[in-house]
Amino acid sequence: MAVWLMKSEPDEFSINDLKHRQRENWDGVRNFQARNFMRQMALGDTVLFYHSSCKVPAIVGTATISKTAHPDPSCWNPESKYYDAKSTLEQPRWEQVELSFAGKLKRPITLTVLKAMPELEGFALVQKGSRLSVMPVAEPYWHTIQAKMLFES
DNA sequence: GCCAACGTTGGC
DNA sequence: GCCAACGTTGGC
Repeated sequence: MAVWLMKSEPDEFSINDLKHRQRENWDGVRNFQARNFMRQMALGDTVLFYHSSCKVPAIVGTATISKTAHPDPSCWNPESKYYDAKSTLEQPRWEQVELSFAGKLKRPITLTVLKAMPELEGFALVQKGSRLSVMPVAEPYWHTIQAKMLFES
């Protein structure tokens, strides 16, 4: 089972939104590297839910992959802010996965804390200039992060 | 295929 | 709100 990290701006879609809705299609990814990672996701994979572009950037919860990569319909919708004129029905270009809520952390693991952990050196999230919104979490990093996680009951 | 210009991300 | 870093686009 693989582990991934996905970023979301809490103003747009937060861990609480996912908790309330239980399932959500992760649409709007418009970066090829991020898309390619989504294509590698398998059913049941774990996702670390990360809040970005906010006061306290942090890992705030977990989800599981409940549907593997399939075309993201927002790329065909001219009304959508994610519309992509280069996407066609034959070649959608963009894909989404479906996430299912797994848990919310009692205490978010902040980016500041993550950066201070020497075991995470090399992890894309804490690397300077890294802007990837979807990234794999290699086993040793997952192990380290998992040890810090405490879930709400 | 190079690379300058532009747009976006996201921490601070 | 600033700006560094990065990705994408498009002219050549």
